[in-house]
Amino acid sequence: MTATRSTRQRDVIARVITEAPGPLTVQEVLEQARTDLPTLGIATVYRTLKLLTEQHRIHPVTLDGETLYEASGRGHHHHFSCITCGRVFTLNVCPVQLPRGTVYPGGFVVEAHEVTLYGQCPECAAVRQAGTRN
Amino acid sequence: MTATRSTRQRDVIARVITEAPGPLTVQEVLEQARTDLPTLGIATVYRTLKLLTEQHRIHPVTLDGETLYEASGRGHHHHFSCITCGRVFTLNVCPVQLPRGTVYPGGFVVEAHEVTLYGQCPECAAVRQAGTRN
DNA sequence: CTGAATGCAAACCATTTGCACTTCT
DNA sequence: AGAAGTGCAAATGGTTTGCATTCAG
Repeated sequence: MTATRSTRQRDVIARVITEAPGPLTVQEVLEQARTDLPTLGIATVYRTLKLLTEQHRIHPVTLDGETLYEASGRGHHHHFSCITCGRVFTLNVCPVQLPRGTVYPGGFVVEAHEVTLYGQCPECAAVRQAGTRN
Repeated sequence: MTATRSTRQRDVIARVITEAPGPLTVQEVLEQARTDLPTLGIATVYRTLKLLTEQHRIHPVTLDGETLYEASGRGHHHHFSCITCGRVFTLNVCPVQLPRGTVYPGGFVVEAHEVTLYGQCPECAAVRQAGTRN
């Protein structure tokens, strides 16, 4: 009875997010999608992000107050935020050893965890390196 | 030349945050501070939060899109967000073994990390337990 | 065809800012 | 006294919603 149609804007938005190497901001999604659909409206982007999220095809990632979106199904991973250039990367490593169900002092039952690493991304680390001294 | 005065509203706001067991939302700070200062305006809360942050006496914590504030100087710790009641707790344990300077594959130089654990807080875990079966 | 989806503009809402009044020092 | 701080209301800016039009099935 319901519906949910396949449209050019939804396809483009989903593709942009799927092909991105890391999570994107709403603006980045809009800009990149407009490469293919110049008339795309921001409202459609928001509505589609909500739709895709409900369908579990993407999911939001909050980083320093910014809400980014990334495709689901990429397995367990975390994010690296460069404190110099501000870009966010996806890291397929997990520095946490926490079996689901671990109970922490006080009785906190852990079911999931999220880790964000901060530091210099490869590029910024290289620049800093180049600037020798210090 | 400059100034930065000590005022009743600043003292109350700082105390509310300092005495809180975990990070608070702007609204929680406002509500709790109004217990002592009924006429306190929300604008003053925002201005004071910014001021205290610049003075490094408190700092923002972003959790699921919400910005909370907590007192600084509590040492290395992380947060636990109850997926049932939504409350945020402070945990003085660190499940991560990451010396500053650790370099991850690809050349990511880690300088800091943030961990958020999700699950059942003691209270909610107890309720769930009480509901036996399942 | 016919309802779902889109784009635009208006509406919302959390946060910020302008300004006259109040309060520190 | 005089500058800094406060409260209120207006201004912002990101996100959501109403509605007429367009489009998928």
